Amino acid sequence: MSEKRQQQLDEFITRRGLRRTPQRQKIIDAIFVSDEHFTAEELYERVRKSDSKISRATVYRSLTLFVEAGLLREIDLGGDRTHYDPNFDDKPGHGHIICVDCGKVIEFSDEELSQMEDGIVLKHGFKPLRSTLRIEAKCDALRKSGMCPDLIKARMAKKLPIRS
Amino acid sequence: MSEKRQQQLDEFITRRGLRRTPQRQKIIDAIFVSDEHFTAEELYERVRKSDSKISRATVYRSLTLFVEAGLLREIDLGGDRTHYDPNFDDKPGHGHIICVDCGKVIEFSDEELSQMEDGIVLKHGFKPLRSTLRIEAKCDALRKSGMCPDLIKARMAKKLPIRS
DNA sequence: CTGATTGCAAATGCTTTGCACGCCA
DNA sequence: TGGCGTGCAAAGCATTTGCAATCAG
Repeated sequence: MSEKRQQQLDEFITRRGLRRTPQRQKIIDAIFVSDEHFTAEELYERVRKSDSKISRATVYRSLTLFVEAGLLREIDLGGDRTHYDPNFDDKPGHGHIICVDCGKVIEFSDEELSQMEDGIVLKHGFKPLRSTLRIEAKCDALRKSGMCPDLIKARMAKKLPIRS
Repeated sequence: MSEKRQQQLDEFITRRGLRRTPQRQKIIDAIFVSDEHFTAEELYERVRKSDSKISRATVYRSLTLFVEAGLLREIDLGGDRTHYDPNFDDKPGHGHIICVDCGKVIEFSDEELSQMEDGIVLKHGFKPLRSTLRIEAKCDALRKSGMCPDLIKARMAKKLPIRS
């Protein structure tokens, strides 16, 4: 968890008259141990390793809070569960390429694309705030060799094998 | 319901060894009376006007089917309900601008943007299939005049005032 | 102190499913 | 006739919420 993020959270908590609780701190820490996307359930499991008494409800409530604080972004990777992305702070305006075969997710940023989006939005009489770009695709690995390292794992999971 | 779509459905049904039922036909007809986005529930209500005995389950099952047949696309307009878009056939690769204030949805197509997306995907070693672009924005109407015709309606609906 | 926060369990709300009956091919 | 399709009601599931207890400031 970087200094900057800690400050961002502290400032948000103060500004809104909220409280610093050990639960929130542990959840934040669990989120930023990596820069990977995650679901609420995945985070819940991660958090429980540092404190097995934290409830699912608190994790959900914290996620809502951190999104409002700008620390996280909800992203749509397809499927029913909401995914959270901790990288928008460093890389605003990035999109996701999702392999329809194995569910692998690639994150990309493209400044030129973002600018073009903004231009389109302005042209339509809107002020752009944020965008979500999800591209479904097929990875070369599978097409070329007929094999994809992630595919096997994906097939083992019953539902929505989307990971990052 | 256009000839082309009817053929597309018929071909799909034949190819998969499925059956032509009055329910499916009524649902398809209800979908293409307009080119607006809709939710399963909205469609269900529309369908019930032509046949009040069609069940919700059949509507859901048909939606899944039509998406597979390529007649519809699921789109993410934010919120919990899945929205369906009947326009991708005519306008592939279009995106949506959603006003965060009133929930109004604008559909747009931009060939240049689509091509740039494809280029990025290829650069990352993927073969592009389809993309979903959702841009949250604020409409000029509200910013300039402090009023937005859709805002009032939006506030009247409790949850997810997103319409197209 | 006092209101914010948490844990638990119950409740939501959309969507899916099991099952028995009905109907298309 | 053989299944596919349908309706109904009962799950499923991720997420939210009511409530009483607890805790931060």
